[in-house]
Amino acid sequence: MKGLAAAPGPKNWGHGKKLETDLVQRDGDSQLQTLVDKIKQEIIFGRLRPRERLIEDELSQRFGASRHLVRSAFSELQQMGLVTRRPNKGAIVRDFAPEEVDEIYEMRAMLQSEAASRIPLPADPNLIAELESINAAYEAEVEAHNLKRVCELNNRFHHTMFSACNNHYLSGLIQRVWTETLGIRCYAIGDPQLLARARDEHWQMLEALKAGNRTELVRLCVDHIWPALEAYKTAHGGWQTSGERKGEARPLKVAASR
Amino acid sequence: MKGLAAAPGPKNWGHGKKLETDLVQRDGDSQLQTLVDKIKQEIIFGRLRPRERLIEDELSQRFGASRHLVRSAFSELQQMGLVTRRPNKGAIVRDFAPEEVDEIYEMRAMLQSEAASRIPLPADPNLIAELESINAAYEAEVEAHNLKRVCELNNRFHHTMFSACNNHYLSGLIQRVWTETLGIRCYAIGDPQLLARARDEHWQMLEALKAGNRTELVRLCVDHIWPALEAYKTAHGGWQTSGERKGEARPLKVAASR
DNA sequence: GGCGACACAATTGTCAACAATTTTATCGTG
DNA sequence: CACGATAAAATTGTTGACAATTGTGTCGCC
Repeated sequence: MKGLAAAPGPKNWGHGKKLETDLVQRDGDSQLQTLVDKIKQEIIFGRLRPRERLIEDELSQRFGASRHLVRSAFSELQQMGLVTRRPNKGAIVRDFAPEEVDEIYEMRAMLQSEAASRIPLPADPNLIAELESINAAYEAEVEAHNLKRVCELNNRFHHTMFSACNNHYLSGLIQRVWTETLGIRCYAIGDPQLLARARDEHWQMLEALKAGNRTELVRLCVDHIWPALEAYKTAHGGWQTSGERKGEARPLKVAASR
Repeated sequence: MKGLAAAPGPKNWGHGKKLETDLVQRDGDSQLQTLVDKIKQEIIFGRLRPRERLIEDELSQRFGASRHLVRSAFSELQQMGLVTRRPNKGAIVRDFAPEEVDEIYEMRAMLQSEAASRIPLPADPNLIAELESINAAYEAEVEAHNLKRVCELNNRFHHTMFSACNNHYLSGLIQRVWTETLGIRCYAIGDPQLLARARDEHWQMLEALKAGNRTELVRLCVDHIWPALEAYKTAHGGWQTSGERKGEARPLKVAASR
C-alpha cells in the first residue's frame, strides 16, 4: 500500500542539513509525499492540464486519500510552483504567461551557466562515472519508452552534475526552478527527437567535463534548455500574443506511465 | 482581533499573476497569513532562536489560533526556509551551518549583482521618487527605534529597487533569498551603527541610480549585504570551526516591537 | 551500579463532521 | 426576452476528537 515514493532523490522534508541526528527517515511523511508525487506526475504528463481546476473531493477519491491530505498536498504543490490557489476558490494547475516563461528560462540559463562555471575541471572521475551510468540508463529507458523513468533519470543527471558546483544553495535553486518548470517542459517530454537530442547533449557534456573544456560545458548547459522552451511556444500556437490564446494548446498525450 | 496583516507588500497566495479575475482578494487567507507573519516576526527578532523547537499546542494557544492553522503555518515557514521539519518530530527554527551561510550569501551577491545590472539606467523618475520616500521613512523609523517598521521598510526598499530589473522571476528569487536569510540577518538588525550605514548606502544607491552609474550601483548592491553576514559570524564567536559551536550565540535582544 | 524492557506522558499525524463561501440554476418582473 | 434577485448545489475552510509515533522515566535483573 505504502510503496516507495516515486521520486528517486532525497525527500525534501525541510532543508535536510545534518542536524543532531542524521537518521534519514523515510517513513512518516510517505503518505503526504507520495500523494504530492502522484499529483506532480499527473501534471508532468499532462493528464492535468494548465488552468485545470483541482477539486479536493475528486482527487481525494481518485487517489484514495483523505481530503485533508489532498489539501496539504495542494499546499506543497503551491509552494513548489506547480499549482495556484486563491482563497475560497480552490486550486488550479499553474498556467504560465508567455512573458513569465521567457523570464524563467532566462534565469534557468543564468543559474545553470553560473553552476557550470563553478564545477571544478577536469571533473572528478567518480562524478563522470556516475553521470555516464545515469545517462546509459536514460538511454535505455528512452528506447523502452518508459517516460516516467526517463523523466526521473533526466532529473538525476542534471541534479548530479550541478551538485558538483560546490555551492549547495545554487544547485538547490536550480533544482527548484527545474521543478517549477515541469509544467512547461511537459510539452516537450515524450517527443522522441527531443529525447534523443537531450541524450546526445548529455554525452557532449560528459566529453566537456572530461576534457576540461569550460567554455563548451557552459554553452551546452545553457543551450540544452531551449528546445523544451521552443516546444512549449509552438505548442501554444502563435506567441507574442500575450493576452489571448489560440485554441488552448495541450500537452502531449502520453501512454499511461506504466 | 484580526487586525491588518503585518506585511505591507502583497500577500503571496500562490503566484499572483493575473488570471481571469484580477480581483485582489485580501480576505480568506488573512488568518493563516497573519499567523505566519507573527511567527516570522518572532524568528526575526530572536524571540524564537535557531534550533528551538516549535511545539504546535504551545504556539496554538500563544497566538490564539487553532493547532491546525499552526500546522499550516509551519508548512509555509518550512518552504520559506525559516523552519525545519522532520516527520513525527516536529518543527524547529532553522539553523544555518557556517558553510551554508557563506554559500547563501554568495548567491545573494550574485543574484543582486545580476539584478542591478539589469535595471534600466538612468532610472525612471517615479522609481527614484518612490525609493526616496521609502528611505526617508526608513530614516525616521530608525530614529524612532521602531525596529519592526525599520525591517519592513528596508525590505520594501530593496524589493522595490530590484523589481525594476525587468525580470519578475529574478526579483522573486531575490525576495525568496531575502526571506530565507531573515534568520541570519536577525543578528544584525537592531545594531544602530549598521542601520545607519544601511541608510547611507541606500542614499548612495539612489545617487548611482540617478547618475546612471552602473558600476557603482552594482558594487553597492553587492557590498551592502556583507555587514549583516559579518555580524552573524562574530555573533557566533569563532568561525571556521564548522562542527562545534562555542557558547551558543544568540540574536540580539530587542525591545518589544511596539 | 549499569543496562535493557516496559509503561506513561508529550507531541505529532489523521480523520470525519460542521460552517462559510462561491458558483450555478431557478424564478419572478419589467 | 432580458435582467436581477433568490434559492439550491457544489466546493472550500475550520474545528475538535481520535490514532499513531516519539521521548522519558521507572523498575527489575544481571
